[in-house]
Amino acid sequence: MRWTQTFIPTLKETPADAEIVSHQLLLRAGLVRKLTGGLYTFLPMGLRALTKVAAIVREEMDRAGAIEVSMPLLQPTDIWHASGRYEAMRDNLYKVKDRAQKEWALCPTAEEVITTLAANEFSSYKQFPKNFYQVGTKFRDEIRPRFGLMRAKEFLMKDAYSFDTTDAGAMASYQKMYDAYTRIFARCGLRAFAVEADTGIIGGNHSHEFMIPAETGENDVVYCEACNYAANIEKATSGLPKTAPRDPGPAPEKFATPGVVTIEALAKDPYKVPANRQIKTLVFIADSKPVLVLVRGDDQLNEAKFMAKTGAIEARPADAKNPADLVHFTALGAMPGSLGAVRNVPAGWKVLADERLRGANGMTTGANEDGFHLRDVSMDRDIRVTEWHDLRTVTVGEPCAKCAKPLKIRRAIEVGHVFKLGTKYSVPLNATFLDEAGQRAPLVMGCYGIGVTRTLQAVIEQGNDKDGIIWPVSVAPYHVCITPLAVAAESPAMKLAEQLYAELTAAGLEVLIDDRDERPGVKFKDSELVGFPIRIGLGEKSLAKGEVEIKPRSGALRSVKTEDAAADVIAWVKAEKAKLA
RNA sequence: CGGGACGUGGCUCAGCCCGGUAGAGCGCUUGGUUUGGGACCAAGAUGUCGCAGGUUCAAAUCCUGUCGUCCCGACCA
Repeated sequence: MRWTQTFIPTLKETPADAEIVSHQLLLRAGLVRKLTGGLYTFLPMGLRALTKVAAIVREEMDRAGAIEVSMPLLQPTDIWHASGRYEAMRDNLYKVKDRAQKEWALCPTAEEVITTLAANEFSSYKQFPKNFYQVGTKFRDEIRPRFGLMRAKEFLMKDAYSFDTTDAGAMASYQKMYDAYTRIFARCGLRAFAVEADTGIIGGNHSHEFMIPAETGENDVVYCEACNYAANIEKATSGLPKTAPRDPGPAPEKFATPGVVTIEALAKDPYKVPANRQIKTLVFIADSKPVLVLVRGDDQLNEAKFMAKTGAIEARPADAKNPADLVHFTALGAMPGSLGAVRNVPAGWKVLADERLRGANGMTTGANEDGFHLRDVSMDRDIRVTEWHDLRTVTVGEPCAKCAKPLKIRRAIEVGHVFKLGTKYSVPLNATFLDEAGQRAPLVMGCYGIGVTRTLQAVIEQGNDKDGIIWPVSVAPYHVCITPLAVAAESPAMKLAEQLYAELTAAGLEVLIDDRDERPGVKFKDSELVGFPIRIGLGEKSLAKGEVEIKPRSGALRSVKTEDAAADVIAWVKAEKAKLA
């Protein structure tokens, strides 16, 4: 390909509406252009790189025994009602109406569709295991699209769905995908790692996310360098001890705390109740019902854990400024800051408490009377806890639950997620089989996603310098950029460029000739901005010596005899590919 | 959905506070000089100042609304 015959609109200046480096480079290197927020047109270089990522994904899916299919992007909403996810997806699901006012969903994921297929097509245990995948567009009505391709309304995703007859079989399918994912990200040149994860709206009971470390990521990952424990902060636990017991007082004692509505204020003079001897009482509205949540004063409630443990579809903190919520505070008898679970808790309310409070005594909490707190509160004696759960958020430095070494926390980009689903979809959508005894049973499923567009941007986020993108050869739009400094057809540089192009292309390399009539500086800058892994420079000075200049994007420039150039570059690309095999 | 910032040639931005003839750099066109790291000189083209109202003799500038973009948050009592 010639530069003048394709379309690579590079930008000298950084676009104002791109915040993170990978987003800036997507635009500057002419890979994509924004149509509107969260929607992007892929230009030739971007599309080529995206196609490379997708090809790696397909090769590894095929190698792992998955079968490629293609499902409709337009889905009938009745299967979403059947699975119970129509409500659970809430506004994330794009809905469209046809001429008859029938409602359809734009595919955000395809568990319902593939499970419907399985329900119709399978009947015997002899047909399993099966794993179907597709690489296709997904639509999600994101609350806030951001960072270019990282969180878009429309994106390319690989989704796979496994069907097994037993739990052990499903675990084996899960492990195959886990291993395939590890290979996929390695082949894309990414330093990815797997972490234990919350299953969220997809469901199931076991899952891992594949993360790329990056300060610009939207996830916090808790990890232990000593024993390799790693988990999303939404799921992570630590080996922190329970609250130390004290001599229990005879009974809770009320004391006046006028104007004290924060943990911090109660910890100061004249009260001096340390945060770790306080009980923080939160009111949440979970699926329209009020719930009291208790965590220690120095702990933070982890809302993802709260959602997971309660199974709530929607939950939010109650807001005293919201008239509809105010009744709940009125029922308790106090406003935020003076809340507690010792007295006045309405009979029907659930009271969830964090495990760290189990058995705690000598605690201080709100009296459910504005301006008063209670001291000498015992969890067991004084509070009716309906459910105990791990509800707190792990913080940096806490001891690892496995090996007691201090935990660390880092930001990361989630590029893949594997789930063991169990029968969450097969039961409601009636995907069953007959076992060897002729008994009907639901299929055991797993599902596995990779954000292909997000992975592409993660490659850029991880591979760049001040001059532009540094592609791994496996994902680069072209392997080689040939840069003749004279472009007239009869010039020696151009003739040599064409000769090298023919030789490299014949060897299977993907080559771009920068045939633009531009000054050398412009061409060098652009080739580095777009990030081709290796460049061959053809200028008068070196040609006069019978040499060409070879410049790997992230290596030193070297001069090579003209007749050796093709072999040199072919060997270099082959070696780079081998590193990513 | 809440908070914040911003919408001025293709791009990056100034001008706005203090109302009075719309600017710069880059890019683009033409000519010339250049030609190994984003050239130089000259001449040019390109703007409903996001949109709609309002105030005013007069609005890019002040006011209101609206649309769009970006950032933070969706949470702790």
